[in-house]
Amino acid sequence: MSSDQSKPSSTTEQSQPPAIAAYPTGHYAGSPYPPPTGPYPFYYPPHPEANGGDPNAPNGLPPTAYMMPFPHPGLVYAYPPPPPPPAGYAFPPPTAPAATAKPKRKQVKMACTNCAAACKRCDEARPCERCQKYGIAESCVDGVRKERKKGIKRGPYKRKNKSASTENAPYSGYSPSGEGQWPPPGEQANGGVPNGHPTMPPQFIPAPEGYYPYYYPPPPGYAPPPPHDAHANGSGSPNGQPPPPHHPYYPLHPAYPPIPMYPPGSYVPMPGQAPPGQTQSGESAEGKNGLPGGAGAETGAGEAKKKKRGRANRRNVEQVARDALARVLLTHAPSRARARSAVPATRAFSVSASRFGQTDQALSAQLAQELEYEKGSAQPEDPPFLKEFKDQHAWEIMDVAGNDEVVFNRKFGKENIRLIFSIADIQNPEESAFPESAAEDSEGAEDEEPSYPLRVSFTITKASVLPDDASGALAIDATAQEGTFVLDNISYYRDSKIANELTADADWKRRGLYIGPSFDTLDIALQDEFEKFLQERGINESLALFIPEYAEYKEQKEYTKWLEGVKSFIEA
DNA sequence: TCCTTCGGACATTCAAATCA
DNA sequence: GATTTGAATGTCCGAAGGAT
Repeated sequence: MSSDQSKPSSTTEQSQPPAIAAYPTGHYAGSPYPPPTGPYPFYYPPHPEANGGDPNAPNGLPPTAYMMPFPHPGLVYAYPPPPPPPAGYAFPPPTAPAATAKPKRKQVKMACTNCAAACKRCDEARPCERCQKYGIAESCVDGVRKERKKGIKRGPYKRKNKSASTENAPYSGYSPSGEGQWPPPGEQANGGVPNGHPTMPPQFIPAPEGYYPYYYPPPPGYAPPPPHDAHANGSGSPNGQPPPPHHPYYPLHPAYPPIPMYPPGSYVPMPGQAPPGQTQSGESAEGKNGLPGGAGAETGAGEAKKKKRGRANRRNVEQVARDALARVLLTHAPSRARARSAVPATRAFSVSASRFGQTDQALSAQLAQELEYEKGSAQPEDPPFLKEFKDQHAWEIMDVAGNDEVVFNRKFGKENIRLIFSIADIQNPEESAFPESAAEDSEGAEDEEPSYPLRVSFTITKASVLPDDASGALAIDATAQEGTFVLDNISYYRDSKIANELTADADWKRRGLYIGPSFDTLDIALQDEFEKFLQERGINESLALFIPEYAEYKEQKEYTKWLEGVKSFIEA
């Protein structure tokens, strides 16, 4: 289907005609409906408020009587056909459309996140009707369409056999949708006018082309992919190819990871552990579907259902997180829970019983081999870049072995500047701020070290003389990549404690506070001044270059330690 | 009866292939 | 450059089943 064919249909169907009073019965040869004035099909849509006002309710009230003007010739309303007219109707009933041509489903260009999560009908308005009905209007926002993958090789272009179609169908009146054609008068499915009835308008007959199943044998050595969330990529692969792995997409803001909300006083769960109020599968306490007080039902159906539910739950968590994160200060900038959440966790393991300890030796040997390799390529304890950085005595590095977060501190006048980043960003590089294509365009891009954005959170506080003389704090979210800091936003907190504390309690408090405008929406002159302000404090190019390098260095160290730890555990 | 879940059909988008 | 194709991606219908 071409875009030229699809676009007009969407625009014409989006504006529903207003409801008009039903025609009185008996005016049209006993039929409540007027005779058609143009080609079939024509449909009478249900009243918008049918089904109790929820257009999605499958078992709501039956549609009430609703009439509308006839569409222009060739237009199709996306509603079911009317009941067959009673006997005596002056015009023969439209056979082909009612029986074979299903009305085209109307679809909004972009459903809101709530409707998309619930797989329910949305509308163009924001908040949409459904969100208004469920009292979640404030979270009714457009979703973000995933960018289409580029550079995908297409198969051989199969030109349609024009001559064949014209031979078989001398009348080439294809329908506006391109999916069928209007046959010439006299060659219609209803057989034309066998008994003197007035000539019928042209009938819609589906085009001869269609989808023909074709089985592509798997290549030698092909193993079926691990269970996959088919719904996340539409309905699987129409071409029979194994669908690509689904990566969660967080469109809100690169600096705002999808971490769930925790009430004050609660603990922040570790990766893989269910947060308070949620099940292990990530079910939101707010209710399934992201609806307040939703009575979620654990159906306990098959594995496929569970997978599907997993996706829905993940969406719910993402939605909750988005709402929360629109206000969150990222003091724990690269949150461990968030970073790890992006790691695909689907891998097929056999759980069949075997002799205890059978694989220990092999695993231990593999670990030893990996450890040897890592130690061979390990940097010295104080590599030159680190030594050089330390010699400047500008920043104090607070690096605790075993933690994936690193803190840098420095004093600048009466200011205390703290910087936090996490090595988890290396393991889970997010989409680069610089598109892949741009990198590929430059010559020799393949030889360069892969660049990844590393999120960094700065907090600047001022020492107060009096305890209650709190001058507040600035919290800056930024991304370090390729020697620059890309600033996301600058928050201001009246209470510097709120900005500094790394507790769940403080985190909770921060979430209700205004995080400041997105940096790139600020006036250019203001942006310049902020950049100068940070440059003066040593937040500059050299720091932006050093942080990724240090992160890599630390990651290497931590990985080596991890290998040692796991190896000793296996061998114990 | 209402509501949620979710499989899968259907619609839309848009990059690649091909045509003119 | 325009047109066509078709895979990727998104929307949402409607059956099933749990909650009230």
